Amino acid sequence: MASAVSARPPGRPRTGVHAAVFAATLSAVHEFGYARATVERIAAVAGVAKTTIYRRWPSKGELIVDCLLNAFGPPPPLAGASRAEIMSSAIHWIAAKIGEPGVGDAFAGVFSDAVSDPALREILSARLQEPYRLALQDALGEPEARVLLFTDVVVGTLLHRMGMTGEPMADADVTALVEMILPALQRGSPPSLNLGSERASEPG
Amino acid sequence: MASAVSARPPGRPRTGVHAAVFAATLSAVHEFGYARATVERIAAVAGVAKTTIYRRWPSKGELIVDCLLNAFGPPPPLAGASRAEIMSSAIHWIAAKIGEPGVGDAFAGVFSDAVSDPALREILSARLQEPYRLALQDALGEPEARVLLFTDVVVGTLLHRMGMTGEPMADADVTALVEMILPALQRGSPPSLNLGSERASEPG
DNA sequence: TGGTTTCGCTACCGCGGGTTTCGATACCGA
DNA sequence: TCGGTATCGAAACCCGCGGTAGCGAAACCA
Repeated sequence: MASAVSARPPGRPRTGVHAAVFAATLSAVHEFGYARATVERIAAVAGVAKTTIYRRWPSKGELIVDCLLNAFGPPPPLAGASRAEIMSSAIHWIAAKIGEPGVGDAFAGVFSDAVSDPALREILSARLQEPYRLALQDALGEPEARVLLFTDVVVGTLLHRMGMTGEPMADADVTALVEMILPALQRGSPPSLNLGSERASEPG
Repeated sequence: MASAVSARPPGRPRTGVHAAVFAATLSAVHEFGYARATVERIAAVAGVAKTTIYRRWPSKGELIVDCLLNAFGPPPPLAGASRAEIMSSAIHWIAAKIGEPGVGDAFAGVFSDAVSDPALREILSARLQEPYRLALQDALGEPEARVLLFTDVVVGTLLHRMGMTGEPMADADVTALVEMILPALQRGSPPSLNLGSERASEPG
């Protein structure tokens, strides 16, 4: 009916700026640290005015969350022959992501901001943590409470190490962390108790 | 020789204010959250001027660290018939401390500040973490690297839970965390390998 | 060329960490 | 009772940062 429904809207088109700002955010956080990674500095690194950033993101916290979402990407396939392999690959995956330059600092920084900011905490939980948590619940056939505990252990450990030493956790320690968690996964809920999941794993 | 070596110095004596400020700090953090627990607010709750606080502590971060040191107290005896019992009681002890009103928020807050502040990170590590780490190393006869990993896992998990939910970890989850860590402690370094510790534990 | 929208720039506000100044106050010794 | 000394509280202040408002310039379309 309406011939020009999807025509370009009038006026000056918005410049594609998300990618540059995301890269600038990680770069600034990596170079200056989270506290000194001012929105003004991020804008400068991105070659953009501060007001342009605030036209797209309502607050620094939401900018960081969006940036982390972009850095993490969608939940990975979570393929694996066994639940142990799924869990192991998931831990190594998140450890590698947090180890990328700027990502761990940004994660720890926004996490700490969220401690005193319930609204930001809600955003962080809903947009950043929940998708991965649901994917993990589905892949493992574990109840929410247990996946939440595993998440606390894995992410908390990685961020604590990052926060105390300033550097991401070494591979050897990540492996030690995996070996600490896997037995608990095996001991916890036997695979035969997968009720409600369409992916009935092998009982043997 | 000098008769009045320890005589009171001249001038108006300093008012004993540490206890009141520590209590006011935890109270303010508990009531307003870490970000809104302004030094001015803490001073007001303590019934003290802001300048008085800055005469005793050089920065908000050091005030918080001192306050946490006061709240934690010296490392507990760490008594226990076995290494498993020592580790278990240590985990429950730190979980209970972090669960006290204001303590967990203050800990998470100063930890997050430390992410971008190497000087504060150094203070946090040297004054708050190292004493307990050394006590644990001695009591368990474990090498530093392993105790550091255990610390990351335990404290990181507790703070992550606190940061994401706003409330301390429930006892049931603390117990689950203990049961996740104890087997790793047993599997790790056999007790007979206690070299260099004057507390040679029973080899059987 | 005019209409529309976004851009960059600058100025601005509020707030919090931290400093400075100054008069008031509490102690001591004479 | 009177200095000397050191601390206290109150207020003003500086600075940086998150966030907003206003405005002219730029980029697109018709």
